[in-house]
Order: sequence, then structure tokens, then C-alpha cells
Amino acid sequence: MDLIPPLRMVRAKDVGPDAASTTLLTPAQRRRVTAIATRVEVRTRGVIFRSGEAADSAFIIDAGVIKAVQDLASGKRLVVAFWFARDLFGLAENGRYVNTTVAVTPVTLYKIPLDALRQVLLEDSYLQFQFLTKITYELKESLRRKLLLVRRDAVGRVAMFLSLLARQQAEEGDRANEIAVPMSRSDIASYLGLTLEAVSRATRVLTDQGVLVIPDRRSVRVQDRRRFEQIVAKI
Amino acid sequence: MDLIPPLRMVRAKDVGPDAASTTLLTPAQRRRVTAIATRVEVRTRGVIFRSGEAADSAFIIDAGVIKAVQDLASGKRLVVAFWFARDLFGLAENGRYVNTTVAVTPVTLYKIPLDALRQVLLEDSYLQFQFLTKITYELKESLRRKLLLVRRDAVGRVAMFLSLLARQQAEEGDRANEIAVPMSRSDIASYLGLTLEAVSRATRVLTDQGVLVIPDRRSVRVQDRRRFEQIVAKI
DNA sequence: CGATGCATTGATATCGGTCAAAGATGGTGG
DNA sequence: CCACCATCTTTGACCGATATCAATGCATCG
Repeated sequence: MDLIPPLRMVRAKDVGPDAASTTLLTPAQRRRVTAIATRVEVRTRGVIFRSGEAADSAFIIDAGVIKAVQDLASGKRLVVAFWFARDLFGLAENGRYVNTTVAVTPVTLYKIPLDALRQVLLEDSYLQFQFLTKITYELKESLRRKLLLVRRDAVGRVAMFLSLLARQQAEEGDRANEIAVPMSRSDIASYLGLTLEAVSRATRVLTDQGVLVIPDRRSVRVQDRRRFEQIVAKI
Repeated sequence: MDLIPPLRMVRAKDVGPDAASTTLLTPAQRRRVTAIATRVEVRTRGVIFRSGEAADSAFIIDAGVIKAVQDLASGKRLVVAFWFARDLFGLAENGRYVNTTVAVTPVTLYKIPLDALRQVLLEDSYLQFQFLTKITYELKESLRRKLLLVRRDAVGRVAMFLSLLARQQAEEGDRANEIAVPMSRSDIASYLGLTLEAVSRATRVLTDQGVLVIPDRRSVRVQDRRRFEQIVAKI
């Protein structure tokens, strides 16, 4: 069976300025987790779990993109998170999953039963520490993403979102100017707290200014990186 | 020396519908953490640590309220989080603290050196699991709080914020209709991504409608709970 | 008892929501 | 292979809510 992918996390002891380096689990640790995990394929729009269901498993993404949505009383579905390769989700949601999670692209997952995971983590402190570090990192990222939502201008929000995607993809080694945008405009809009019209208009502004070029709906090329970074940073 | 307070966390195995119950560390676990912690008092507006500093300690709040702020290039300071009694912060920020943290009220903290904490956590899997659970819970809360920011109307945001405060205080056992509002209007505004004028106007609307009564600047009484909950829920 | 920061109130302009319609895109089946 | 349909996306016009600017009111602390 394949080994699970390294979690996207940072070294707990790493004190360097650019601490985005990833930590691999040791081969032994990976085997440990792999032993209790099963590989699952989910196709686009497939539901991994629903809000309110009994939580029995956590998941690590091998490939693909997941969104977490929150159903509101008004009937709207808000996108509250996107998760990418090597992200961990569904962990210890306190008995019940809180969000519904849906595949945005075809996805390969490692499904890890929570009780077995708990067992393994309690037996291997160092492995558990990896998970603790990972979750801590996620929490920090989550705070950072709030900055997105504090911005009021649509252009800024969209630019910042694209920048986050770029960062995410840079971590994966894709350092090109081409940013893959695997999710739909309406998913982006929902995530950013905008309407999809506003997202559309914002991208139009950015292309009109020559900052972006949009070859197709699922990708964006940064044409004028200076201005792009300027717009991203200008809060 | 005093024992550290119980962390505000949830039982990992708790599958009940209302899973907001708190878990206490065992006396042995508390002693373990206490042994490496020092009590620190910080007065209002005191800085606990600054963004960019080498991270050497995590903190558990015994009493008082902390805000985490993010300094922006534009010179603005955004409030990205509030933390309350029994919250844990500054954990494993990857060598450098990312936010500056400031006391909103007089605060008592337990300061825990990270290297000693790491040692203790690695030695005691069950204690570490408490921390893991705590952080997971925080992460979930963080997602929930994003809902705040997706709301566009100022009245809704403010009502929702007050509701969060009430929930927080209910966990502490304060089940009165009186909500303590320890932070300033401008801190609230910053946290909500609004101007303080907008916050002011929003509270005025709520008092005009008889939903709230504001005895003084640092507290709010919910007069019409039905309508209040209605406004909070209406996203 | 000023003085300084905090909070409220008011007037105007701007930006995104809303409603409406037309334009792409991709998948399916004939 | 093409046509068609459903879905996603873009564009436009108008309106409303909040930012912005400005001034006044109110505490809290020396």
C-alpha cells in the first residue's frame, strides 16, 4: 500500500525567518499511520462527510482540493475553508462533524479511523507532536486568513485570495507565475464573502489594469507582479 | 504555587449534541504543567509579546482578556483574536511570534517555556492529547468566527459578536442576561472589520429597537432575547 | 478641572449587493 | 461530430449600506 503523504506543516523548532519548510514524518511514523489508513477516491462534487454526522474518521489529502461548507438557516451554503494536498481535516470534531466537506476536484484521500488514530497518537508521542504542530500551524493560518475578510474592497480580497493560492502552490514546488484556480468563481465568492458578480468585476479590473492575464477559467497568470504584490499588501 | 486553571477544551470522546463541556486536566497533569509555569501579571495595555520576537513561551490565561493584533504596512492595527480565561496562546508559533498580544484588561497568566512544555508533552501522551484536543477545538471555533466576517450588515455582525461573548461567558458560568464587554468599541470595530462609527450606530439601532439596554460602556443587557437570537441567527 | 482619548451623531460619497439578461463552456446524446 | 442543454460567468443599471469626513459629547486620569 502507498505511504501517506507528508503533512503540510512546519518544524516546531525551526526558528528561521522563512519557516514554511515542510516536515516529513519518519518512515516508521508514516508506516504507523498508513497501517490504519485506507485510500479513498472521491470524484468532483462528491461528499466526504456531512455536518452533524458521527465523526469516525479524519482525512489526509493526497491529491486534489476539498471545500468545507456551512449550511445556513437561510438556505445559503458558505464556503468556510479550502484544503489542499497534505492537509489534514475532520480531526477530533468532537463526536460530530461540524461542516460538510465536498471535493472540488477529483481527490485521493487517506481515511484514518479516529479511535485507531487516537490509539496510535497516544502510543507515539513524537507522532502526536507532529499532529499537534500541524494543527497549531493551521490555527495560525486561519488567523491570517481572517485578514482577507477584513478587507472591504473586492479587488483587494480577490488579489489576496489569489496570493494565498500562489503561496499554497509555491509550497508544493510550483513556482511559476501561473496560478491554478481549481475552484469555481461562486465558491471563491462564497469564501470571500462576496457575490460572484463582485468577484467577476474584480478580476476584470485586475485584467484591465494589466495585472493579471486569465488564459482560462481555471488559471491565472500574474503579468505585473509588482503591482500585484502592491495590491495584495495594501490593507 | 497556584495550579494552572483547566484549559477551555472539549472532551475528545464526547459525542453529545451540546459538547461545550470543559475538560479538566487531572491533578497530576496540572501539577506537571504548573511545575514548569510561572505566574505573570500584566496590566491593561501591557504587551505580552511582540510580533517577530523569538517565541520562547506559551501562555494560559488565568483571568482577564487578551487581544492579538496584526500590524499592517499601512500603519493600522487589526485585532485578529480575543482570548479569555483558560485560553491557551503563543503555542508553537514556529520560532517567532506572529502577532503582538496585548492585555485588554488586567490579566493573570501562566507562562510556560516552550522547550520545557515540549518535554512534558512528549513524556505524557495523555497530557499532550489534551493540548491537541484544545487546539483542534480552537481551530473549529476559528472557522465558526469567520461566519461573523461574512455577514455584511453591521447590526448582524455586532449582535453576533455579542452573542459570542455571551457564549464565552456562559461557559464560565455567568448565565445572566448581562454581557460583559471588556474591550473598547474600536477594538470591536477592528475585530469585526467595521469602523467604530458603524459599531456605534449598530448598537444604537439595537437599543432603539429595544433589543439591548446599555447600562454602561463595558456591559450590555439583552432585553428582548427572542429578537436578539433572531438577529444573530439570520445570516 | 482641564486634557486626552473614547464614543456618539450627522452629512455625503463610494462600493458592492441586487435584479436582470446575455454570453461562454462543457458535457451528453443523437 | 455536432447540436443542445444546463451550468457557470460576465456585463449592465440602480439602490442601499457603510466608509469617510467632521464636529460634538462624554469619561477618566493626571
